[in-house]
Amino acid sequence: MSHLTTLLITSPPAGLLADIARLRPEWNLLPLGDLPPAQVPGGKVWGFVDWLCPTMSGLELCRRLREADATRHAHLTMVLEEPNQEARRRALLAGADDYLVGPLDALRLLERIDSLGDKDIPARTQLVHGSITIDPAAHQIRVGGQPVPMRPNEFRLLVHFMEHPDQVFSRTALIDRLGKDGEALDERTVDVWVGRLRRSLAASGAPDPLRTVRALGYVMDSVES
Amino acid sequence: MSHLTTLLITSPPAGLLADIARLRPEWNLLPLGDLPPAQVPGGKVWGFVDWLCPTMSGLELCRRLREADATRHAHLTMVLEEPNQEARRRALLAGADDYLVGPLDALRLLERIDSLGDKDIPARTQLVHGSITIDPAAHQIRVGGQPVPMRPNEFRLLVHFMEHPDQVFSRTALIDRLGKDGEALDERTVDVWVGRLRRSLAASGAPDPLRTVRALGYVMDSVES
DNA sequence: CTTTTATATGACAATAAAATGACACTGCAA
DNA sequence: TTGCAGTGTCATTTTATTGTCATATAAAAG
Repeated sequence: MSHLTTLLITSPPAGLLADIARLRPEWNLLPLGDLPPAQVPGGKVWGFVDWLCPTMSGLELCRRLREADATRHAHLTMVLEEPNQEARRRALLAGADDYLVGPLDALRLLERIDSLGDKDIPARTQLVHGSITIDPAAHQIRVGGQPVPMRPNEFRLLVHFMEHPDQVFSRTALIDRLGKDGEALDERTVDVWVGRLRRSLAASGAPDPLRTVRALGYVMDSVES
Repeated sequence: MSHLTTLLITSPPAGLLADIARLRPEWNLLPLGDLPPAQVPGGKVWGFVDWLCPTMSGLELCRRLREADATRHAHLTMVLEEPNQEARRRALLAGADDYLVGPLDALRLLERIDSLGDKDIPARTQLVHGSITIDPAAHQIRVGGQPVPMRPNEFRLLVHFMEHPDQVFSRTALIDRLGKDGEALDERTVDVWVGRLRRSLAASGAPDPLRTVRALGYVMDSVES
């Protein structure tokens, strides 16, 4: 297991990177342009995204970071210019875990990381898979931030797969976990569940997140094939 | 259920309490001497404890706050004078939940509370949802600026949803929050509340702001679908 | 290439849940 | 007192969801 820590910062003010490098010489600092970095070393990744980035909004960059493999699991903090609940809400919807009010300086930034790093509790738990996010509180699936209508069963099925990526589930296992207790369902019913879920997601332009494993069941791959 | 928020602060610098009171007029602000307050109103309690307090160390005060019934469940933040890993460790051992580096100002303090407290705190946004706005002072709903007549119950229901966007409420939760205390209401009654609210809004040309979550309850989505 | 096996999909009936309408009861004001 | 606006309940209607089956399509096996 790697203890490497990587910090991504959009348009860092002069001196900020130097200050951080002095205080945490072992960290890996990456200025963040308008594109998610293709490669990030393993280990913990912290992203600080300005509300306004050079060529796109911070919200948009947040979404892209969430979609990129390298930064999908980063802890993203949106740096607002003023305290504003509405902006904060939108940041969270775009996939940020947290926010703070700029301007940043090295001490405040590290302080925030320290205070979060300990507990490792994101401000809002969201399940993310590529462009698909689940907001459990709102009981809502979003694709690229856009809400997607879902039937109850499809919702539960998707949540289940997103909670267990890279694990194949047989039809009987899925019936056990998602079906009503004590009700015997036909195995083929699961095919229909999956079909309906796929159709709902496709209608919103999401790529099919499920892979059929012939003679076994279904999986959600965490890495695109 | 109470939404009351109480803030305890040791030796607040001049102007800090006033600034906070301006930004969050509904909060209950208590300067904190060397003893835990005997009585604190119900609801969420946030404590900010200086590293050095007038007659004892902040660590000691932290411990006492943790022992007192009124403040046992408060979220305590230790305010350090400089970033110092050792001090931080001792603060956490003394019962602090968190720390930050002083000097405090109102914005940083509120920012920290917002980032931690999250869901329990009613959003301080202007209550706006699309064309629907609430003028709390006038106790008036407007759609596109035009006043909309509302029955008392509908008004409270709409305010509640607008204060908690993107959160699903079950029928029982709504009855708990909006029904008269101690009165047992049928779950289906909530359907009627929602139906009446929808009808009133529709009569004014507002799009339906509520989404029915089958088998769960109702939400107000902040993002149009 | 044909056969066999497995999965995807469309249609439909049964069911579950929510929306609606009607009505009775309350409290308040004229 | 009557009249009326506001509510809660319940019966009914409307709508949405879901399981099954028949059929089409795709993948492996022979």
